[in-house]
Amino acid sequence: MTDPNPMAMIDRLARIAAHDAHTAGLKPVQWEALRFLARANRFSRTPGALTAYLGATKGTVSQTLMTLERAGYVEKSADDADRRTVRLELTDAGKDMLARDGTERMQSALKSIGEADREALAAGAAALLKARIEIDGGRAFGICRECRHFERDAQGPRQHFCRLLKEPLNEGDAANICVEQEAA
Amino acid sequence: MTDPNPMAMIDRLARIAAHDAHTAGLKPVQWEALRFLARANRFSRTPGALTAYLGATKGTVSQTLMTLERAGYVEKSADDADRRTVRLELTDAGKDMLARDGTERMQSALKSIGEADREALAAGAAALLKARIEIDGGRAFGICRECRHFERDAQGPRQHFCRLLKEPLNEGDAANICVEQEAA
DNA sequence: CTCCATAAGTAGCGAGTCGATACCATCTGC
DNA sequence: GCAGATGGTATCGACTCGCTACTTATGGAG
Repeated sequence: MTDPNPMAMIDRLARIAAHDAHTAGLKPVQWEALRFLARANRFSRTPGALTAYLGATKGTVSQTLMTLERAGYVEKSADDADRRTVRLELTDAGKDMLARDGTERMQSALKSIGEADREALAAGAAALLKARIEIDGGRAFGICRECRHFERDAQGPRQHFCRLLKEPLNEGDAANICVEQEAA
Repeated sequence: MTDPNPMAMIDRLARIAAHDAHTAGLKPVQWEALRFLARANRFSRTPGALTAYLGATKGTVSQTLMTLERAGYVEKSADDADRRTVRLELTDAGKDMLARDGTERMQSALKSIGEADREALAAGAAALLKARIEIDGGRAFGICRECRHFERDAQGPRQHFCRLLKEPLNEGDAANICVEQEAA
């Protein structure tokens, strides 16, 4: 049963997930964009970061965001510091939508396999993803708190700090993923 | 680093693989179709089986196959027994193409993670895929040899037999995947 | 033996992906 | 203070993907 090449199974799983996504009313990329926006810290909620995360081209991401904005799931606003960059924010409708993302079947499948298999899958996938990102010289989008630029309690209890962006970070920021993240 | 939900990483890996596929000259589905045709036994090389494997709709698969046929990678022929079904075969050009499928980077990433992670990933992915297919009542597309309809050496040494389709099977058939496969 | 439900495929539509190219603003380094 | 890099958008063409509608073939029930 175990295929010699894990990628065949990964592709197949992703295909099934994509099918679920379609059924739930949006295209797969649109769901991924919504999920990214929900998990990314404020520095990373931009078209550029999303582009890096998805590994797509700027044009495609721009289109996708236009669609999501028209549908009322995402709001754009200008950045004060750099007027080229666009800030993205999930609307309430977008958050509601995310709660109905149609992943129930996959979640129950995940629940039904044992803790051991689930752990193994997560560890293996993490390792492969990390290795591949390293080969590409891409960005890992790891958790802010685990970054080498992260300075815990720099400005008081739970007042952390990003040495790279020179910005204060609260607990929420620290738990989110970030474009700039580099493993400690 | 390890995400609480493995599906996020699986989706991301699949997205990277899809990007590779694009770069290599065909669309992701087209590569998957080619790979399927290379691995499927003769009973399973039909549009219908491919549809079940991909989890897509008949229409989409029909289009994909038309594209591949126009490009000269796949040949269609009529089935004598059931004149509704179309038999699919990879052409030599199709096989050549498969050898240049652009998975090198992913393969080296796979190689660079340890044997342990690779095993873990394969085992976990297999378990999840199996669980999900069970929930959906779908088809596993397992290896012929591991099927409950498979009868080893039924008609002499290495002359196996499929009790479901009532057809003889050679060693090659037995190693391929099959639409009808059900775990022993 | 005929009727008809079912199965295998195809045809065409609409929304959207995706890569590519071209383009416009705005920053930043020298 | 200007050249080049950076962040986004616009548009195009080929294709995916779900959908509905259709055709042809099969096989079971009366």
